[in-house]
Amino acid sequence: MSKLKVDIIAENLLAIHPLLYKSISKPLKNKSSITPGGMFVMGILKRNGMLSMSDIGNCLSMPKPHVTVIVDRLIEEEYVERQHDPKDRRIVNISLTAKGLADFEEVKEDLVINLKSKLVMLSDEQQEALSLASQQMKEILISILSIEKNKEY
Amino acid sequence: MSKLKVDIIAENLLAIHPLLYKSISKPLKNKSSITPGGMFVMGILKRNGMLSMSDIGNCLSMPKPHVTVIVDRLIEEEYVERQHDPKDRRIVNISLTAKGLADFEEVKEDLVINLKSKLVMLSDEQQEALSLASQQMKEILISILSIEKNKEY
DNA sequence: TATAATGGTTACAAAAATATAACTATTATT
DNA sequence: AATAATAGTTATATTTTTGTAACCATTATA
Repeated sequence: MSKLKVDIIAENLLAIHPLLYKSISKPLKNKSSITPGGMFVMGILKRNGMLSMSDIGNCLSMPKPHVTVIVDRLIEEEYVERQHDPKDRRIVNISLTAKGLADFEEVKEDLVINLKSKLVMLSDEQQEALSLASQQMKEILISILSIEKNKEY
Repeated sequence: MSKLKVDIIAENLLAIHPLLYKSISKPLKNKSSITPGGMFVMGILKRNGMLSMSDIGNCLSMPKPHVTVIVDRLIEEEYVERQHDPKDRRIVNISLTAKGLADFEEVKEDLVINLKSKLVMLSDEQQEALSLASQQMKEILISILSIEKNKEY
């Protein structure tokens, strides 16, 4: 791989990161009681279905006590629920509730509304390009970044 | 614009956000004394050159007192410097120092090294696709998300 | 010149993220 | 059966982020 290519990718990711932080994490708090961390947890639960506490920590690189705190809050608000794994009773599996899914979708809708007001500035071609580029980035990033169960927390 | 397209974009951004958070913000702290906020500030300073305190706050949707705190820390570590605007002495302009630029690049290098170890799992075509997709995403997101001086902080 | 507006800082408080150590319960290993 | 390893929680402390109100200095306005 050329040094140039990976450098370009790194620079792009570094530039994209604060933009997403600004347009996703920040507006989120004004509209709901879900914290960014809680949103991350709900997001991976939506994409992956039921996950253990450790899985969540590994997916998001969060220390386990932090996962506990976040999940505790999500449970208080009835966004997720705990289920002991019948095969290994040490494991606690977390899954989205119907309410959690609904409110997650609602937050996503807010993002959609916000995005819509910005996307009108783009041509049809640019919108299509953003759609395709984000799709590709998502798929590739998920494939290389999301599954990492080797780290210890 | 079709509802479908903006929905896809929103979902992709929501999925990409935690991945970047995990692979950029988190490893950052292990390697340097720069906080995520400080990294964001240095990033926009590198891309935009000299910026006023308010500009920084607007670019990153940060309240001004928070910008002051972050810039104070960056100044302590000699990563940025203050300069009073001679035309309007209320304005304080912030710019990267040579040390700041060097350490920012070093953090970026860490990301590059980390990315490299992941990218080997991808085919040449996929690497090229990620490079192009991230470039497109960066440019489009910057064009629609980055300049927003209307908000009050 | 008096007043308002702007850019920024200071002081303070609260929420969230992060990290570590000690602990319980359960399962695996010897 | 005793011990070690694993999954998760509890407790605690620190750092970072976020928000608000009061304030100073400078510039613009009336």
